[in-house]
Amino acid sequence: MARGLFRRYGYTEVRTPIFEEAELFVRSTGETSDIVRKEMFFFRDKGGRELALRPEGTAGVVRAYVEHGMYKLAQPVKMWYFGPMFRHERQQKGRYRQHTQIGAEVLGSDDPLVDVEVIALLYAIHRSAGVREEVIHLNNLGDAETRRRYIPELRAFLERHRSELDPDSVARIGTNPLRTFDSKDPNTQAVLREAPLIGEYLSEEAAAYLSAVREGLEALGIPHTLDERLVRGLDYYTSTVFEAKSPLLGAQDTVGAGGRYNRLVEELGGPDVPGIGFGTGVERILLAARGWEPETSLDAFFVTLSPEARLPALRLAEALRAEGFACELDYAGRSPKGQFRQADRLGASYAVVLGEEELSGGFCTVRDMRSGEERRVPVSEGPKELLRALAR
RNA sequence: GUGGCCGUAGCUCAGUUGGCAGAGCAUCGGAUUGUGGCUCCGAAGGUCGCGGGUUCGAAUCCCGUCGGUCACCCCA
Repeated sequence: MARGLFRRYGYTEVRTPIFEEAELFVRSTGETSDIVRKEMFFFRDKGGRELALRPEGTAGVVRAYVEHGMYKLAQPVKMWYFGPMFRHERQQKGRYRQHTQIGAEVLGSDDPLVDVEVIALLYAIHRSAGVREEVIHLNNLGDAETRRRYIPELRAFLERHRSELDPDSVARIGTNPLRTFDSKDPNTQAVLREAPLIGEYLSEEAAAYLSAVREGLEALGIPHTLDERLVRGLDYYTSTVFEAKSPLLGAQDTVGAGGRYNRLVEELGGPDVPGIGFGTGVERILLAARGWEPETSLDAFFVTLSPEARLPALRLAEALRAEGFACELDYAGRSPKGQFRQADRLGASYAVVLGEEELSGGFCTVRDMRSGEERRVPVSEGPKELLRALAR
């Protein structure tokens, strides 16, 4: 499903290792991030190398980009991936120690329309998987100049209200004041309603970039909202950030999220190349997509009344399956009555009965499970007659 | 990493002051020698999460441990 979408958007699949040097994730995600501090599955191999199960997908893709010199290709390079991610943490609804992410990364362009495309792709994946009522929350964390002006203001504000904040938020004043916006503490939230917002401090370039992205989303009719309190827990984000939220999810309401990381390639040893990407959780998509049941329909259930009938029944079932019909047989040694019950339970359209009479007469009895009507269908020449009977 | 709740039959759960391990649903069979749904009758199914301890006796009390779940932190 997602594979087809990626093809249409021009992304090629990459497969990166499930575990890598721990240092890669520390450098990319940030030493102070919780992912690194407490959520990595960490281990040493026999040579003493420090490895970690990947907690997210971007770092591996960027490493591959640098390592394989993909910056020498025509830019941008558009890639996608699919696979398991690991976080060592207590689980709850919508959060697991191992989960599956679908992700995309675009490296080598800082065109705002790339941002729009990436968000549109995320939205399309969710739509086609059945996620409804989804809204894209959008923000811009600004460039270096923006932050140079904004962070001191925010920090000063938080200091003035230090006594009203929860302990976690107080601790962040020094390390990462932006993250105080993530607090769910009601008192902290109340204080932050008065806090200076980054929008007023955006540099001219950053502000223009943000409105270009918004115009693009507008043009595509993607429901979105500017959320100036949206910050992200990974340190590598710059400029555009976004989260796709669904009200159907509970405490973990983000289905997929991502943003720009214009400094990351260089930090991982490559040239100064901008990038953007998203990751989206398959398990959360399934939670947010309301039950679209596969509706298994069964065309025929074979009822065998004697052991001698089992092989002929199996042969007929195989022939019908080859023609595209869904067929089942009894493998539980049920009584005839039990086999009809099972046929009913499975929602079979027809029961095909094979017993002594049928075997010696060269026919089978086809029962319409809805009406109860029964007909004898000759099978001595093979399954052709039976096929016709079922296709009716 | 922090806190709450929960681990008993396939599923949902009862289980009294410690005294033979239960119900409903589901499964299988019978009532109907080869015919489903409804009804009735019956059968099968359990290391009571695991390991210690207390006791004549533990699903029940104590300690430990593992797992699940929800929330916090954080994140997909």
